[in-house]
Amino acid sequence: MSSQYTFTGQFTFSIDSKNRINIPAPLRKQFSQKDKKTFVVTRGIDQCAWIYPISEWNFIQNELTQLSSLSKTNRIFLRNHLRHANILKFDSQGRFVLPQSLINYSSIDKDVTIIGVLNKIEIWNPKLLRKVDQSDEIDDQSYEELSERVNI
Amino acid sequence: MSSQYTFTGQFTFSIDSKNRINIPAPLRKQFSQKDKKTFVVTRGIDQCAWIYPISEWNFIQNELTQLSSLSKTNRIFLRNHLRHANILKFDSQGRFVLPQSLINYSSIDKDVTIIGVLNKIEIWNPKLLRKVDQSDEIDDQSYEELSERVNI
DNA sequence: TAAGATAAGTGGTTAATAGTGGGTTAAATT
DNA sequence: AATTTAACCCACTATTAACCACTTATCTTA
Repeated sequence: MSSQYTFTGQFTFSIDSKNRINIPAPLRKQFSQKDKKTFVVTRGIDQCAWIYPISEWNFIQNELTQLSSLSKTNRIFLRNHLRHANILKFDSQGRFVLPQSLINYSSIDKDVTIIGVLNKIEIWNPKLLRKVDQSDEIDDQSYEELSERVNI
Repeated sequence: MSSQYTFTGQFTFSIDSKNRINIPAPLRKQFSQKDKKTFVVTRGIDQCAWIYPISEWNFIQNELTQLSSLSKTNRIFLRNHLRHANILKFDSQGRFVLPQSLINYSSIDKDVTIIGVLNKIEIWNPKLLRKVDQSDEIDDQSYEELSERVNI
């Protein structure tokens, strides 16, 4: 199933003394009526925070309900994915407060870089993003593999 | 069947001198009218306590009746799950008293970490959770297997 | 191109709620 | 009947969320 959201672009904002971050207007505007400014912030797989509009998250969550807690792997997986997920809304100015645990996890101190990645938004420490950008080059072989699955 | 409950997030509270624990407001708010602040606390499979809203518990109980007691595994499993189940309510401040047996089982002394895991809530000793978090890494093989069942 | 108007980003204050602690009464147990 | 235990109520404090205000940027229109 493909998403209704197609976030793109990069923005650098600051986080204020109350840990509030502004969602860039171009991204914010995409939020549909039914999602009512509601979204989930959680740990990204890399050292950043991920934001999913609530309807996107519900889709993911629905997949997760299939997993039985009798399996140990499932329990660990569920726990570690769900406990870092915070359901939030942005305020009338379009901001939200980033939970302390995620500030720590993604090493954010003053400035944040916000990037749109299709169905999710990523929150980065600008320095870290730059570092990852340099070290995580995709090699030719991987591009070859990708080309068989995605046609761009 | 998927649950109406989608608990997520992590909270660290303290347990008071009367063994009362506060259910975090974001989780508490989800309790439906018909469940009337009623839930079941029982032993988790890991070293923690599990909380199910009563309607969830009823559903699980129904599943359990499917298991024949001719199987030894089933007998042990049923016994250990059912005998530690306590039906409780939270008070007007949103707290409940955690039975002594579960305090012992999950080695809780002063602080507790409460996490939402979809249809249940887990109560942990923060230190233990941290330990489990580190030691129970999911290996690549398991991730591969998971990837065939869940698409996130 | 300049001026006005609108929107976007940032900062702070106030009001409401959540978490915590303790005390009092009712119930239960011995 | 006395002691313990559990339910209920009240109160304080800290945190959070809603509200208001200002500055900067962008867009529009004369």
